[in-house]
Amino acid sequence: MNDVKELESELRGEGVRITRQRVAILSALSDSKDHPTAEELLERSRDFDSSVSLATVYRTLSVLEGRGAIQRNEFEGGGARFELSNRPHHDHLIDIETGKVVEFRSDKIERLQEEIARELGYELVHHRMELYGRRKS
Amino acid sequence: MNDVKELESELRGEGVRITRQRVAILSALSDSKDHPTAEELLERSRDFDSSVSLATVYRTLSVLEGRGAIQRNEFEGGGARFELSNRPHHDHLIDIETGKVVEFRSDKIERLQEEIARELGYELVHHRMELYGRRKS
DNA sequence: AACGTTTTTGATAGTCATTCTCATCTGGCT
DNA sequence: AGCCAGATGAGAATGACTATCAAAAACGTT
Repeated sequence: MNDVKELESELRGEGVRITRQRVAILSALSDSKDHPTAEELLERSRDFDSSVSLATVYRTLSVLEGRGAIQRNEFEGGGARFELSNRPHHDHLIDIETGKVVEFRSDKIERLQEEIARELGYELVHHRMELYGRRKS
Repeated sequence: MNDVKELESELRGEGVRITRQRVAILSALSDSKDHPTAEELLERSRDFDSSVSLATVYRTLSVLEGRGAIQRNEFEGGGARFELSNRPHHDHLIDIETGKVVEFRSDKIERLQEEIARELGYELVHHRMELYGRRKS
């Protein structure tokens, strides 16, 4: 993936060391079109470098989150799920029957959130919004 | 508190046994104007019945949540926080510096959420929305 | 009020996701 | 090629929560 090379040099420029394991994890993230858990990323990273350990997956995810390179999602039930944040911001709708995650985006809601925070005397730093629904037949 | 008596009979009507411990936990919840954790509720419940254990707090909270009597909030960092759901629905803004929780309500956002779910082919069951902000000076 | 069934309880062990520890290894500057 | 701060793997530790189980307590029935 091209994403990976870009991310690598971006991170390297910020003084982050690029190790075999980190490349493997970035590659796994880049290849993922869903929202994998740490455990799933471990599996997928090992296709690129079989030496990757779970501890390193967690550590790398923390580094990446700190740099704003990925987004951590904590949906209801189960562990955190991750995705690269190189695509436009979006929120999630989770199918409560299958667990499927659908991405969506609403500028109206984004604007309303800013507005609400402002009215309450706060500067909005980030937000979390998840819809939980059941597929209509 | 009067809330407690009402909740008691409501729950009793649904076949839920009213024990000393459950009364203590309901009382603690009713007295709380903030969003206590299970641990905090244990402390506060013990003012009403010193025999309450942590296991019972968790069990009772599950029962109450199942009956729709309380709402469980999973804000970022730390454990779940609870509140009686006998007041109108609202969402939360969390001060990222102090942890203070501010409640707010936006009918516009509620409506937009319904609409988004519908457009995606889902029936909205519930949602989660938290704003994280910094107090404006 | 006492009985009997069924649920609840306290104490504690277990689970699960995540973080920490530490001896060893390695990326990237020189 | 050599150095060394930072990264790694393996596994122990943590923290929030859930399960287990024998003893205790609700509450409908007498």
